[in-house]
Order: sequence, then C-alpha cells, then structure tokens
Amino acid sequence: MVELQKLFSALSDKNRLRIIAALRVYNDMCACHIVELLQLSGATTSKHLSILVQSGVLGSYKEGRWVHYHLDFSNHCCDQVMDWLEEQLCQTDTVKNDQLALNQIMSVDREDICRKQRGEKCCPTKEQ
Amino acid sequence: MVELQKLFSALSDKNRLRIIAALRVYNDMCACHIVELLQLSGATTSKHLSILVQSGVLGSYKEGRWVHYHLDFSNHCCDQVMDWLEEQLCQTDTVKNDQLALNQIMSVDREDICRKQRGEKCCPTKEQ
DNA sequence: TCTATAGTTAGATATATAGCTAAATATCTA
DNA sequence: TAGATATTTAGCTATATATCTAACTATAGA
Repeated sequence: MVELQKLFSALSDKNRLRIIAALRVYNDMCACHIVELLQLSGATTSKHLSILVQSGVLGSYKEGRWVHYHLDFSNHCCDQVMDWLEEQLCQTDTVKNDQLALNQIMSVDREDICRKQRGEKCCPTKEQ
Repeated sequence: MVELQKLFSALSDKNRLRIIAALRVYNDMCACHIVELLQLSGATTSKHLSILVQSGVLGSYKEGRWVHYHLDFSNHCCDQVMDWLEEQLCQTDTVKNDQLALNQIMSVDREDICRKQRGEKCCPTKEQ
C-alpha cells in the first residue's frame, strides 16, 4: 500500500510528469539536461529525480561527475500503465512544447548546457 | 496535465485507495458505509469522497438524505489501469482486512450503522 | 411546520511538500 | 595536491493537505 501511495504521489507533480515524458523519448539524460528542460534550480530538480527513483519509476547510474537517469522498466508499474500515461502526457501542450525544447537540448554538447547554467555567456549555440 | 495531476493526487492517499478497493467489490455504497469502513469522521470521509469525485474516479447520486457512491467507469482512467490497481491493492494487508469488515458492514441495515455512528448502543448486531 | 438526521462546508491545526539559496560531496584535471 | 564543477543535502519559507469539531443544508416523517 505504501509503495502504491509513493508511486502515485511521485506521479502527482507536473514537473515529475514532464521528466517521465522526456525520458520516454530520450531514455538516458543527465541531471543537467533535466535542469535545462524544467528551468528549475539544480537542487529542486535533484529532489524531483530522487523522488522518482525512490518510487521505482526511474533508475540512475554515475559516469564520473555526471548522473544519468532512465525509466526503470522492471518496476512494479506495468507497461500498460506507462503506455497509457505516455499517451495521456503526449496530448498535453506542456509536453508538446517540452519535446521541441528537448530536441534542442539533446543536440548540444552537455558541457555547453552546464556552462550556460553557470551563467557563462560563452555557449556557441548554432542559431537562435 | 492538470487532470492527470489531480488523478494521481487523488490516488496517493491510503484512505482513498481503500475506498476504491471497497467499491470494486460493492460498487454502490452510501457515505455512512464508507465512514464505517475507514473509521474516520464523517467530515473527513466526505472530503475524501469529494476528491475522488472531482478527479473523475467516482460518481454519486442522491437517494433522499443518503448519497450513494460508485466507480465511474466512463472516466479518463482506462480499465487496464484500474484492473492493475485493483490487483495491486488486493495484495495488501489493509485491503484484505477491509474486505472482511466490509462484508459485515454491507450485511447490516444501514440505519443501524448510522445509529452506531451517532453513539446509540441499540444496534441489534447479529453476533460478535 | 417542527424535529431528527445524512451528509457537507467552514475554520483551526499539524504535517507534508515544492521551491529557493548556500553548503557539502564526489570527481575530474592541471 | 589544488581548483573547478556536476550533483546532492541542509535549512528556510510558502503553500497544500489530512484531520478534527462545530455549524450548516437538505430531506424525511410526525
């Protein structure tokens, strides 16, 4: 019962649903990618990610200073539920907009993303 | 997106999950039945029921002073998700215990349940 | 029309949660 | 080994929520 509560509680936040929708497309993202997508502080984003890991929705692994996140398909939430959820999410304007931003974010060197997040104006963005 | 948040938020409370599990068995219960099952105040129970109705999980209708609640199968949450949820819930000790209490509650005249809730000691319980 | 009663709403309180900034941790690189 | 840096943790604040009691609403029945 507690596990179910934790799962639904994890899914009841808009920004955490955005993270799930993003990972359904690019199922290997670093924390900095997600910070960039959500436009929240690193600390807040880290907390959201930890809630999703605790509830069994996400898994993670470290690559040096970087932490990668991905959907955990072995968890208690069956594929049918995740498929249904994705279908619902993809119909929302928020997630549609996120997909556009996401394509941009994932096409750039993550070093540049982090430089931008530190306030350095040096990022050689291709256009825009 | 807001609808999804509301749905998951509604499902993230233990007592609301208990209500759903109960209605999967007896899909027409009065508020007083649910008060008796949860052993919470009428006001708190009423609030939980209203949250479930608002999120589209339950429907209700009035019969005089009584209000009946039932699962709303026409809502946005597909059958597969509800089936999966029931399967998870039925495995929990809380829900197993609830089923026993529920059979007792539903076998008694609801007038007696309400008398008991008002503190009257007159309920002619068959045994126990 | 008056009284009793099933259920809801209002108001208060305690706890949980989402967000922030600042400090800590872990790791890379010079 | 020292400095830089990606991420997490700590501590704070504002808001949301679960619970209660008391007051209110709507309905049945005498």
